[in-house]
Amino acid sequence: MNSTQRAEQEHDTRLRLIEAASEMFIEQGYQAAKIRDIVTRARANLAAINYYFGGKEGLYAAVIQHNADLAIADFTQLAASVEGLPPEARLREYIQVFLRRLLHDSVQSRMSKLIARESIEPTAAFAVVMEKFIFPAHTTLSNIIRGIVGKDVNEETIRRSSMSVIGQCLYYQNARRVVQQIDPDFRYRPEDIERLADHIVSFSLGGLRLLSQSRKN
Amino acid sequence: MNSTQRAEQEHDTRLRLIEAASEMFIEQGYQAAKIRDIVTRARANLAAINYYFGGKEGLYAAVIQHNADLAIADFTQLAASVEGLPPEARLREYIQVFLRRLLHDSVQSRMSKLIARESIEPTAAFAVVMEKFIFPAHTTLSNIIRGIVGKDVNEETIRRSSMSVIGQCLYYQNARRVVQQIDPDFRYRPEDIERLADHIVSFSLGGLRLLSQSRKN
DNA sequence: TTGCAATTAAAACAATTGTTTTATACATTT
DNA sequence: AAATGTATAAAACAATTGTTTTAATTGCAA
Repeated sequence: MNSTQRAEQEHDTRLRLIEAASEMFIEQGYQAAKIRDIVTRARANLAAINYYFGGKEGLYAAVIQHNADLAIADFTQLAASVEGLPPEARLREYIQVFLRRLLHDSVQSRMSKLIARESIEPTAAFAVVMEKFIFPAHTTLSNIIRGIVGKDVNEETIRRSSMSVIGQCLYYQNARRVVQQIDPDFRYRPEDIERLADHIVSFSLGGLRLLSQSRKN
Repeated sequence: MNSTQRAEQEHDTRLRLIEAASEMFIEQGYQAAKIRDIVTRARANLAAINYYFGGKEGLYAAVIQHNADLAIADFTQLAASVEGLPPEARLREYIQVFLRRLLHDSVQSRMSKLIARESIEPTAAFAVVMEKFIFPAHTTLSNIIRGIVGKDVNEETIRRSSMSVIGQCLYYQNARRVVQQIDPDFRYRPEDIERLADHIVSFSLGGLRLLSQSRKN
């Protein structure tokens, strides 16, 4: 085995552990996820967690770090994809892509679920997520919204509108069970998500137009 | 001690346990909340949990039941308070009262936090909450929205709009830490909540007006 | 008072769980 | 080939934690 193969092998179980732990932490939360279940799913030994991460907490930190890195890379694409479009089209594109990644099984979806848990019960890793992920996302959306409502709408209104858009989207992620009960036809299929995006875009554009008329600074 | 005093006393520690457990479950979740901490806070004995509730699970079920009962009573008032108002005023009143109870320390707030946890990680108690609490809340809001957009808007649009309104509100509850970072000026004081309600009302009315123009069935 | 039932208290139990230790295998280097 | 360092495996540990048991206490009734 040469050195590069060695390096791959070296990080192989480490990565398997992070992957397995990600799913367990997302499904069950930090406390409920048991390291014995994690190592079983990762086909690794119990001591590997201490060996690679120093303990369960270190493993969780690595899970956050890993998924945040992936999500940031993913998000950068999203920010780039809305460049050069007219204001309202940028909002449409942003919402569509955001919803698709949020509600499908993707790196965004996993990160969103971790954030949902962190929001309710923050750990030490939350600050990192906040700075590297949530804050840029809100900034991008705020810029889009400013392009729609115009420069003379005050910042507070823009911040609130940004949260109104995000809030509508996140509801379908955070309250998945509720949505499934209230609207059984909505099954989180691609076509469902497209229709939902259309609604949120229309609803939000309506809100923004009203605000840009009445709430000038 | 007569029989009524006895009955009160009988349920006294039981109630103290439920109260203490409510806060612990809300703060830390089911797994992380330890029954030894709960009985300490309730000034009761460890065995009391098994005696009154049969175990930790039974205690949790009682907590859900208790808070759901309180929240339902509270919500009934809200539903009644919007009666007899013109459509848009009903929406304004609904959002204002809903936000006030959601973001203040109240029975609604506690139930919302429990629901937030149940949404991410449902237990057996979720079905009860859903049927007795969430469903009626959505129905009431849908009726208000139907009054605004008119009868000839399809049901799907009304359902989605209802969720758009709720989603905007719940974001400030579920993502409290995020909100505090992005908008440090918003401190969940009564005056902050009033301003927020104004925004969500305007934003939503704008959305609804646009939908009622374009999306007739 | 005495007996009875309900409640509270204290201790013991048993299972779970994160951590640590010790041993083994494997590959690379000297 | 021997030595070294890395990775995996198995077992032991120690602390936590939900549950159960056994005793003591209290209020009420016979």
